[in-house]
Amino acid sequence: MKEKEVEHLIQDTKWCPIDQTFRILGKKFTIHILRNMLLLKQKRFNEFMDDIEGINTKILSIRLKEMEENGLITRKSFNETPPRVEYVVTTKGKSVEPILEQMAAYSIFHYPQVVFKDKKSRTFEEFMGRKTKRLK
Amino acid sequence: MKEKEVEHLIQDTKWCPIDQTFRILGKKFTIHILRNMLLLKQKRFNEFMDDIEGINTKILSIRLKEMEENGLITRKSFNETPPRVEYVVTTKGKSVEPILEQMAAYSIFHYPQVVFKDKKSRTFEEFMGRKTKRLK
DNA sequence: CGGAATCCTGAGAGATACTG
DNA sequence: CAGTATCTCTCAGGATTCCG
Repeated sequence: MKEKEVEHLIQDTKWCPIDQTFRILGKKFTIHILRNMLLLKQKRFNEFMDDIEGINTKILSIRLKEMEENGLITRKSFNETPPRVEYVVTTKGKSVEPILEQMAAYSIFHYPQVVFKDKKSRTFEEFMGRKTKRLK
Repeated sequence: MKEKEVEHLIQDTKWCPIDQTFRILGKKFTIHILRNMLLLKQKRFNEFMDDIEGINTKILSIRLKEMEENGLITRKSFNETPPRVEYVVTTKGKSVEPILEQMAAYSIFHYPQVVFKDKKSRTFEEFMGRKTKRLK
């Protein structure tokens, strides 16, 4: 890509692809919800409530709605008693996984003292036995 | 990696590598500053001020300080008049680039209507003529 | 030029209580 | 179970001014 194009993409905030992704994923707890759906296969409101530290029903409810509006997830409501609702990740939501993996790889390598009890730095590949996924 | 290990890594927020990366990079404008340093080779306070839409001196100042504390950048002050200060990306800071590229790839593919005038979806590889960088 | 110091505001976080 | 509905309240962030 020519330099001019890079500059165009970056300098105008509303066109910048990095900025756009940050608008979609940058709010508190959004990536945590996605992480739990993608990596722990969780689907339900109270599963998120139980496993995402510090979240509350209001914020979770708001985030799930935003994520639905942004096409990251869909909401499936079953007519049962007690009521059951499941959140399913869309293709667009699944595509976030490479970003999450790069984020994980980053801390695994650069912040081992936070992530590991033995405080030893590793690569993602060393730790997971495979390379990170990435978008083409 | 065994499932148990994944669960351990994720469920305890303070040990989760994704969460840790979010703590380092998740605040507003941090990735924009890094983006401008890495991709536009910018180094100076007023360059960031000019090219990051919506930022102000207070927030920029705070973010630069946080980024220095987190080891993403170093601050070089020259004894000159007029005073000159340059911010240089560290190795740890440069390692953020794969995350930024995945974020860019995501919007280039999934939000072309926001990113491109012709609104046509592309892969990062199609657009940039190379694959995304990634952490091992 | 590269900030620091103030003051000010509102969005959003958090707690609690309640409901279909 | 899966949420609303309020209410409070903090603090991130905006505007402005000043300083070495």
